[in-house]
Amino acid sequence: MSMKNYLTIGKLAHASAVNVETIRFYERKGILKQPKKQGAFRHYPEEYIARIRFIKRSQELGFTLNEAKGLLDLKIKSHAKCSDVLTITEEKIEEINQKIKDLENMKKSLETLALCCTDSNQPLSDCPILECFIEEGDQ
Amino acid sequence: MSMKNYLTIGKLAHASAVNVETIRFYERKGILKQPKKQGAFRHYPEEYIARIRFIKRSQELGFTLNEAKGLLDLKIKSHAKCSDVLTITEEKIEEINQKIKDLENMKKSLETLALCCTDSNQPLSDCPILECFIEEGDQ
DNA sequence: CTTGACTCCGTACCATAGTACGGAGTGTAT
DNA sequence: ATACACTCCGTACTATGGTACGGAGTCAAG
Repeated sequence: MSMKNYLTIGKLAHASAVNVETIRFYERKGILKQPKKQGAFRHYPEEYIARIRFIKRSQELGFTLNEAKGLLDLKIKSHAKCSDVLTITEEKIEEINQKIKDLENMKKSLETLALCCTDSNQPLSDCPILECFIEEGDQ
Repeated sequence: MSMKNYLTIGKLAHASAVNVETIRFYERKGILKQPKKQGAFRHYPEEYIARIRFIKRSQELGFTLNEAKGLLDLKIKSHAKCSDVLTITEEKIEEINQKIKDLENMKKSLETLALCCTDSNQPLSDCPILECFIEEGDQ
């Protein structure tokens, strides 16, 4: 057997830049598999660092924890094909496109609202901007 | 006194297209002011329909409930100036710009990942796409 | 062999935005 | 006058992604 460096939860947390509680949370949620214990304490092989970074990276890319788990499962143990991962990734790109569209609509609405307000010192009672919130612009 | 039409919570919920529980929730949170009661039941003047629509509209525009409350408070009772509302709106536009930027970064990363994967039938063990999740591309 | 740091576990709590439930009270229409 | 719908309230639960806490156990160094 190899002389792998095993990590305690604290070392793992530090190495992968998350909180100890976060790791325990991921295990409770089934996002991370509980490692074998040496005695009473969890002992993690070093690849757990990469797994946690993988999860964090997935989150940065807009995946939820459950989606990250799905990707990680594919990666670790699946006989899935590369195309499966590609499909998920492309779906995610589509979602992101939709989110961007939504945000751009919001932005346009807000800019229209901002334009409403021409004399910025008039009292609020005469301010048209808030009136614009009342249904106009719905879609 | 005017012959206003007062609404029960159920009618108000229906008229403003939210759940009864949502109205009670807003009142508990202080987002909506509790109306006077006639007997045991809440009786809402009709302007509450507009208030709830205002809140919903604000949410559509990317404001949180608390931000919506802030705007509603301004609208209802403040001596604030139009420019105050304009400032909040412009801050929100900036936030939206940032979110769009983030999403476009995510999208670019994912598209790069997707490009990684040239032969979509190779087994996952050889799939480069998942490897790309491992830190490369961080920022 | 004791102290201090770390780990164990369950549970509670945070924010956000609600939904669901159940027993009791009320209001109104027939 | 009684049935039925609606409302009351508090509390618990949903999802998402964690953080915090407290008492007990463990491990390693001095």
